[in-house]
Amino acid sequence: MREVDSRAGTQPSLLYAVKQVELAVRAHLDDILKESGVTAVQFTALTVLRRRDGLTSAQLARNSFVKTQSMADIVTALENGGLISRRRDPSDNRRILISLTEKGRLLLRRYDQPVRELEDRMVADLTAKQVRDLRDALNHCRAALADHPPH
Amino acid sequence: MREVDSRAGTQPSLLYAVKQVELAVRAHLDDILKESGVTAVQFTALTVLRRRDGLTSAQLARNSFVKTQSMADIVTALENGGLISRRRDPSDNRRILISLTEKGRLLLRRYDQPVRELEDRMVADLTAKQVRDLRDALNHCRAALADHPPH
DNA sequence: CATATCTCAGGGGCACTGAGATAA
DNA sequence: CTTATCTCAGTGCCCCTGAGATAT
Repeated sequence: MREVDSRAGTQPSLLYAVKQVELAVRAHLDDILKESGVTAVQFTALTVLRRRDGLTSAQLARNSFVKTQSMADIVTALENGGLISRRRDPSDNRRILISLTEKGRLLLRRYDQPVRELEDRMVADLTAKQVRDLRDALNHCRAALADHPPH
Repeated sequence: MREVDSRAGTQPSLLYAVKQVELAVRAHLDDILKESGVTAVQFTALTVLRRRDGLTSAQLARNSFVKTQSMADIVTALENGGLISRRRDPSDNRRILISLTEKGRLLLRRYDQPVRELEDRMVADLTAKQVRDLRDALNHCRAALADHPPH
């Protein structure tokens, strides 16, 4: 009674495919960032801040589908490492705005090239159009899931 | 709070897009599996075993780009929950082959529908062809990264 | 009062490194 | 001897829940 599987021929789900690629990316990214002093998640937060300076920890959390308390850990680690700085929002005294420090920018710059090479390796088999379509599809997936958040 | 920012010259990387979608998926999956007794990662391992019965822990680990010690924790949890069973490989006494138990199969069956609905929601904006292309692209990405493993 | 942000406290999952036993 | 698998021990990150203080 072995290998008798009701799902013989069934495709692995798309959810699974996304997870697999992300796991592979994280493994490579951890390797690249090994001696950088930051983790893959922390690095990702820095790249978000490079594009959108002055975010709050809560905004970063929503952006990444995690709770604010979880993002607080990451932000604290980055601040302790001197990679970001925080200041009160003068127009809303609850909020603490986050910016990259020069040290944070330098770290990002140092790993720009290796990270880009990793991405190039990932899409080596794809045409430029396929890469564009992939990006568009992923963005649609993200938006669709954000529209119906869990809770 | 807008998600897209036109000011930075840099586009969010594909690596980032993958990560974002995976984070969104995991958040929804955690929600779906809340009262199931298994985590998203454990559930994913079960789906792999449904397609490929008799894998070892080490094979599962390589399949998921994690170390064997990391996968051992997950496998132990699944065994303690009675969702998988393990037996020595008669032809290689080092290996321990893993199979789903009836309880494991039942759990998978119970969450098939909600998980499929989540996937449908994720690709709601895409055409059937776009979904096929997305799956193909992701599979290529995974294969490309597996060809040059970190380490 | 209701909502939003931030913080503290505690816990669990899951990944890592390192080391060791056993078998092929 | 070298390699592969599995296990044990310890560690750290990240994400969670729950609760509370403060500001809007």
